[in-house]
Amino acid sequence: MAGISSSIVAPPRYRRMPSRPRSEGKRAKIVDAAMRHFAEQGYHAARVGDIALALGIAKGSIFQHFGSKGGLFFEAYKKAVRAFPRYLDAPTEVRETGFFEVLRYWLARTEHLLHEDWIPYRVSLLGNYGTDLTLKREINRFLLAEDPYGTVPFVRCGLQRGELRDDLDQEMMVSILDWTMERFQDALLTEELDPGLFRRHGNVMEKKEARIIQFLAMLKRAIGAEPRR
Amino acid sequence: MAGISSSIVAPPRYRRMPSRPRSEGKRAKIVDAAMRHFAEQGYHAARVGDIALALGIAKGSIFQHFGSKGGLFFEAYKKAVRAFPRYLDAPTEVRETGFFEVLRYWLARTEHLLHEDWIPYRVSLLGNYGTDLTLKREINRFLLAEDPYGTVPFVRCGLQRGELRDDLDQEMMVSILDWTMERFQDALLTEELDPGLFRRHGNVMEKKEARIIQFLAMLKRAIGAEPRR
DNA sequence: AGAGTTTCATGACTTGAGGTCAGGTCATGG
DNA sequence: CCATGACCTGACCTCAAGTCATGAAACTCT
Repeated sequence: MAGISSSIVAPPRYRRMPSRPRSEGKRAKIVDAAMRHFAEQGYHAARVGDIALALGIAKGSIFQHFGSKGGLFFEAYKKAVRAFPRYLDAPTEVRETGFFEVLRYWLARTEHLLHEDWIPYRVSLLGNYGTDLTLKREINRFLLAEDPYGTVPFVRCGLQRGELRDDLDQEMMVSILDWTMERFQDALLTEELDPGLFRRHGNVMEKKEARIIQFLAMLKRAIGAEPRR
Repeated sequence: MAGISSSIVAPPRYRRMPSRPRSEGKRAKIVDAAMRHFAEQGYHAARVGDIALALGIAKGSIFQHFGSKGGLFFEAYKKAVRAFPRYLDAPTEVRETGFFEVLRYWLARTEHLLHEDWIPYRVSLLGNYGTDLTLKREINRFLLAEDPYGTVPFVRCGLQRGELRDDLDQEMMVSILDWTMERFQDALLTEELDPGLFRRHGNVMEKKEARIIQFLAMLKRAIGAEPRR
């Protein structure tokens, strides 16, 4: 990366260009192409030059718009993540069956969503694990500010319905939910990140459904309200 | 990175050199220097040339030993992770007070361990979040094969003592424990990865102890055996 | 001990990707 | 019709990963 280099941890600026009037469409096209390239090649293997080539524009143009490869990726990441559904986007009839049923609904669907549109998923995976800590920091700031999966309102909703414990900090529950759901989904979906859950003993697919049930049961005990007796 | 380049996801080999007799000491020295450099600069900002310079050897020598920057980092990562204590390394008197007390013991200690020896921690952080997916895959394979924190025997021990539910798959509990402990420790320790747990509402330090207690209580409900009534 | 063989070290060199910039183009408005 | 400035361009620069021919050092075998 460019610039100031070594002050212990180099802090490159992902400079935000002021959005000029006529270039919005072009920016969007670049970001789309970038998403495809990053998804297919990975962050490092993707070449800015290739992206420009594929679009029939000059490489310099991309840098003019996004400042750096990292800046371009950050935009692609944001777009990818914003394309995902939020928890409370589940159909009403599912939502009415309760907090944990919503979770089950999305877990059962992740695979389907992935095959339908794998590019955003792959890009978000890169953002979570495959770039560098400086970018990751920026990404976490973004996730915190935007809550793109709507975890906070989802948890708030669960609290209001009395389905979640009221003796835990809301942030704690949000964090736990974010962490475990993310990792569980990654384990369900990816080969790179599978931390053993589906491979430790070689049983790959057949137990998936059972795992989801177990996982949800655990989560329910962890943060669910005590059932009345 | 070198080589074959683009088949959807480039699969570079982190070739393992057969360990030659007389070079072991040198390899170790290189790995140590690499750990320092990676920890201080990050994966990308660290220069193989600098590492060589710091050691007073030629850059080519490093490539002869480790094949690539990625290969070198992988060795550094393994060394870093192997330097961490295993769950069951807790003092006997702590171990005797039970499974969840061991967890509390280590959580209360992480900060201290970090300040005492931050380099391995930083390198492991890079391996978990800051390189690329190809390397991450290799890393996960390693973690799975070596179980460097000793989570598997720790959980087995907890099961034998009847402190953990016996109706859950052992692998499931191991995975949950690995995931949540890792993220929780990262949240406790790092600024880059802070997923909001300690910042969402601005309270930074004072609640840390309380968080640990809450976290453990949650974990206990999730995977702990039902208390007898 | 000395020739032959293997192992290891070296640093100049190649490659190739990110990033820059002086200049050109084109749309707009006066 | 010219002035302005946003936008585009691609040759060029920088710099770090990775290569390799060369040679020294260590080891082996007769």
